[in-house]
Amino acid sequence: MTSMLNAYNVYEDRCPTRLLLDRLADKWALLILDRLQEGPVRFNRLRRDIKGISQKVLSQTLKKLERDGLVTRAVFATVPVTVEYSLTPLGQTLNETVSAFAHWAERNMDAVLAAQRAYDEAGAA
Amino acid sequence: MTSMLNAYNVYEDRCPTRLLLDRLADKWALLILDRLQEGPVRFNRLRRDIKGISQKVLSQTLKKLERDGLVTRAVFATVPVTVEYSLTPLGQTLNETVSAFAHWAERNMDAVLAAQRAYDEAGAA
DNA sequence: CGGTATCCAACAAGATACTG
DNA sequence: CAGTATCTTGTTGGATACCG
Repeated sequence: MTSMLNAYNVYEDRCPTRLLLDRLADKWALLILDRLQEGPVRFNRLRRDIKGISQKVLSQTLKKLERDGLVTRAVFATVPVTVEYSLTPLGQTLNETVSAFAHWAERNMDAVLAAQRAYDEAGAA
Repeated sequence: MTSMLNAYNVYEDRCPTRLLLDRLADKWALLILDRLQEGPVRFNRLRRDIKGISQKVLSQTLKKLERDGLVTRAVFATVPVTVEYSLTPLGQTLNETVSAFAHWAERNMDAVLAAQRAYDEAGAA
């Protein structure tokens, strides 16, 4: 047999995977997921490490990732309170993909910059 | 030796990789790159296959991907004109990552939906 | 420390109409 | 077929201020 009825398809407009893809295909979400691969991290540590992220966006993104079951939030009753974020097992299944994305950008930046220059020069001619 | 000076770092605010990550971490860009893995595709075919994408967004996204050196645009002087988009060798190096993303969403949608329900129920309590 | 609430400017994107 | 141009709305995200 070829396969069962395919329930989900990202190419379909109304498929719920579209919403999920939209949430994950986000610069901040990817950086958070990538950073959490090294283990549990506190809120303000994430804020410092992911340079340029605002408190609001960090908070919002973490909440969405938590709702999607990718991230766990653990509260410790210290004074002042300590909050640690970690990847769930589900979240960890994205590790390789997330890393690949970030590393790709770093490794191929020069090639992309060269392509941009070539494109812009051709357009200017 | 451990490594050379790391020129690029996505965790840095001003790093050019941030701009690149922002462009690639996009639902439409990912779907386009994924669709192009099967070979050259014409404009309106992409438009039909990636359901819900507007002509404007498709055009804009393709132009950015072309400028970044990930996609090539080939024009054939038929009547009316035919335009084919393909992945460049650079663009093809992203194939696995892009596929992983889309497939992840499709494979784990049920788990995510379950997590969302659990989260929402807990919040309602 | 770890957030929330509010305001606001900027940008993205959908709809629509038109063109070589 | 393969776009561009324009308009208008909706959403994002930065800045700021405040709270348990």
